[in-house]
Amino acid sequence: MEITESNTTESSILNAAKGIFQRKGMAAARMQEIADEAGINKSMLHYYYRSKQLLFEAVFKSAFSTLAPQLNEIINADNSLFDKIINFTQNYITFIVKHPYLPNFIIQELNRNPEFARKLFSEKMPNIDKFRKQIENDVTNGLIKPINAEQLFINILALNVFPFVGAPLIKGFLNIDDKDFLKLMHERKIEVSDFIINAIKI
Amino acid sequence: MEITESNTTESSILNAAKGIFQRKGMAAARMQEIADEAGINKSMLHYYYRSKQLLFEAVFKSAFSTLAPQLNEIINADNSLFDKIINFTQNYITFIVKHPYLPNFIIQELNRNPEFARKLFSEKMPNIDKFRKQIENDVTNGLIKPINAEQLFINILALNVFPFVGAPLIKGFLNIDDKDFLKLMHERKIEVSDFIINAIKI
DNA sequence: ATTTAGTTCAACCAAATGGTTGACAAATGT
DNA sequence: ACATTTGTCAACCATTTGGTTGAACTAAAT
Repeated sequence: MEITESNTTESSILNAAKGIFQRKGMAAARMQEIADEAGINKSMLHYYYRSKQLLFEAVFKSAFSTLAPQLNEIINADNSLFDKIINFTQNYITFIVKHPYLPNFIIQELNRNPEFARKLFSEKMPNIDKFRKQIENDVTNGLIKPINAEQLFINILALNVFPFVGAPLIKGFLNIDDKDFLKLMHERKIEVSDFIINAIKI
Repeated sequence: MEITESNTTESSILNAAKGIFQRKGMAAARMQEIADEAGINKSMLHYYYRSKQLLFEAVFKSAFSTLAPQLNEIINADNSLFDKIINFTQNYITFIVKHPYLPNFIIQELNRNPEFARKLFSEKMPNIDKFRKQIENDVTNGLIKPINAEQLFINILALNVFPFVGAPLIKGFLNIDDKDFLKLMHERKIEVSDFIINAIKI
């Protein structure tokens, strides 16, 4: 196997699979459709990835290993709480605007397959002790109102992740089109961190 | 057709379909599995609902018409903003704890089928003018900090809806089991409204 | 008692779908 | 040059899956 510029067929399969799986989910995705989008024969999918399940797992792991480190920033970065919130919000929204199907895809498949979810997290268990200590310290030092670290973590995640996962719901209720939605998301890069900081600062 | 206690077969089909569709989604759901769960022959599904698509739509509409009015409370209820936030948070979380698959199901299928989503909302278009006026008034009267009505609506939705949609992600990152998760959700009935009110009150 | 309409199911069916095979071409090593 | 490995595809295959059919059974209506 040449390491030069990794097999072009294999990578075009993976790219096509990413597109289809992330838009349609495992169950609704069709191997033929992936082959068509990759511009190759269906046999090639099996030649490189053996089965639909394995191809799916390759796509899922790639997606998850892209998203997880971003969320880990909240609990593991070294900066102050407010900087952490400001940076995460800015970075995450910027990133997801470019990959709008990612969070929904991951959440969807984790919901469908709790086994897989548990296995995934047991391999490399995140640890929020550091984050919890930081919150407790800031509370003790009178920097922020008393709040549970878990609840704050959920709130940060919710305010940043939900708008993309629930996009159709939001577009429907606010009766806005894609362009206006995107504008709202750009505003949220500062809107959300302001909101969180206002909620907890003394 | 007797109106007495609405056909027991038909309703047991609908109940089984709700369970399967909401847990697995349209694509992964199997007609045979629904029939098994309903304890009847597969032909009965088609006898009462013609096709998988129509059965799915019956389930989806039932789910959506349960959830939508709750969200409408935010934009249409008559009470003050703070009361609105307190009531909605309390009611919504209490309700969803009893129907944990609902929000994910609806969001999932809206994402998969943007056509359907657009049609759904064009039938009975929600209108946030009233809510927008309320926010603008409260801002003018110095009750709350300046904030865009759309952004506040998204934030309220996010903080309440996301934890259930993203449950596996949260359980994974916080490394907690179902029992602890449920405890966190119960705490959120007051936690979330406090958080929102703190974020916007002057 | 007989018709009629509604209900239920076992057995089928056609299409779709994930996966396999075998032949063949294109590199790659010797 | 030759042999071996690797890549590619058209044609198949087995199974699953949504959907149909026709016969039997029930219960009310005539």
